[in-house]
Amino acid sequence: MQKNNNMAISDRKLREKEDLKKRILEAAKALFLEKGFEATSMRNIAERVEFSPTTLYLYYKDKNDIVYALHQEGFKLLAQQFKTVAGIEHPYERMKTMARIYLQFAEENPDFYELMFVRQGPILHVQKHNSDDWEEGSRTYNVLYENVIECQKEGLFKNLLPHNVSLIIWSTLHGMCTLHMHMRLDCVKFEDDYEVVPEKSRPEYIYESFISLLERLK
Amino acid sequence: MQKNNNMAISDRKLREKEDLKKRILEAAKALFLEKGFEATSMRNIAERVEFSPTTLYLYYKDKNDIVYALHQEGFKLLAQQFKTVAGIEHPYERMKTMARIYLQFAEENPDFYELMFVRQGPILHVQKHNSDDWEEGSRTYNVLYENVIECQKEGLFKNLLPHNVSLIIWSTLHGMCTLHMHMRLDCVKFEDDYEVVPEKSRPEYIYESFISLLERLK
DNA sequence: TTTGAAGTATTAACAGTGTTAAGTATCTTT
DNA sequence: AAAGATACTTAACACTGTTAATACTTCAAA
Repeated sequence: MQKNNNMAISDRKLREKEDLKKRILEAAKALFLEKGFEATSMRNIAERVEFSPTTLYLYYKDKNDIVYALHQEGFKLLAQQFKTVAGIEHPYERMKTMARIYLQFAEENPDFYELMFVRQGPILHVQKHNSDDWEEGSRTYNVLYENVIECQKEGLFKNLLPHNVSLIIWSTLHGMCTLHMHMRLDCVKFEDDYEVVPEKSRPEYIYESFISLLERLK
Repeated sequence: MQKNNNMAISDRKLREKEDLKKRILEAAKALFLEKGFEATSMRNIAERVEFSPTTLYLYYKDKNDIVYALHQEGFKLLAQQFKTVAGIEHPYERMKTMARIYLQFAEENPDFYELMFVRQGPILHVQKHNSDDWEEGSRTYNVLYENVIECQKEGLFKNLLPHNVSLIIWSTLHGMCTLHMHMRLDCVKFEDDYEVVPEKSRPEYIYESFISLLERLK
């Protein structure tokens, strides 16, 4: 009886601890999406969960620890978006849809994207704790790789190594996303712009360019 | 006589002022290359030129102003590397060499590359002062674009819009550079790695992948 | 029931950041 | 010699991430 009671209580404590840990992450995420990465500080997060700044350090080792957890959230979100493509039977069509989802994700969640694929914070955390295996990234890459393999079974991407194709596709998508996000595309002015197509939005233009690459690789 | 003397003195003063401005930039560059971007502060730079931190603000509006000047230095360096390709007559060979130089530049000067194509500091400076025309980037892009046009005159890159090809090439190179720099490639572990080629270094592997893309676009 | 030990949260502080306002020399001009 | 411009510095503001020391609460054993 006594024991059961104790266990119940310590269970509740554990639950409450987990709960606060989650609330800290939620607060961090909210601030992050409101004001961007650079602008959210430990003190900001602490204020929002109504605890002292130092309390956060009882739940997360340091800021990178929070940043890593957020980066994981980002991957969960991306995986969720990717779920719908499982129904597409032909690997090439699936590839095209995955590309569209990837580009759209970056467009709609630039701060998450930055954390997942650009910032060094999360990757430093990986190197300190997981002995150089970036699970989230590896999983995502392998989804792409498997898809390339399937395409090759259908006779596509002939005479190319699958890792080669995967690297090209990922790099191109990543390059397009980041050049766009970091405003390196809109600030470029063409000397000779007779073929400008102003009715197309930048993301549409990017997607079409990528598709024309894919068609060529095919 | 008096006037000449005065002019000479004020000339010297002006020269000294310009000189200090340059010395500040040199100090910034040195620190930047030694310790990286994140780790160099205004106070660091000031200490190195042996002036008070606030003096820097008499020569540069703010830190972004210095960062923008450094970003320009980076472009000068890249342009210098590119100079050698002018002698290559065939546009496709020229393109391949340009790609190699671009990748090598990013590999050897990751901090400069970051400033030129990733960080938002310099581009913010552009938006505040130059009404959205990123000269350095525009010039670099147009070099690529002109090269694509020349290739098409030789019958290459058929049925593709030149801006499309340019975007694909730049994005792929940029994506490869940044994924590598930001350690997103080395931390990925393959589930199925029967075709791993360990005797090749990452930069070599990247270059070869890019060339196989180019051959396919051709 | 008291005592001591965990566990949890806080205050104060450190060492740093970019940046500005105010003050101080020095040198030029009237 | 007095007034003014120029060049520079000191002091300060409002932040940042993070740690050490301290308090408060809860709980188990003596």
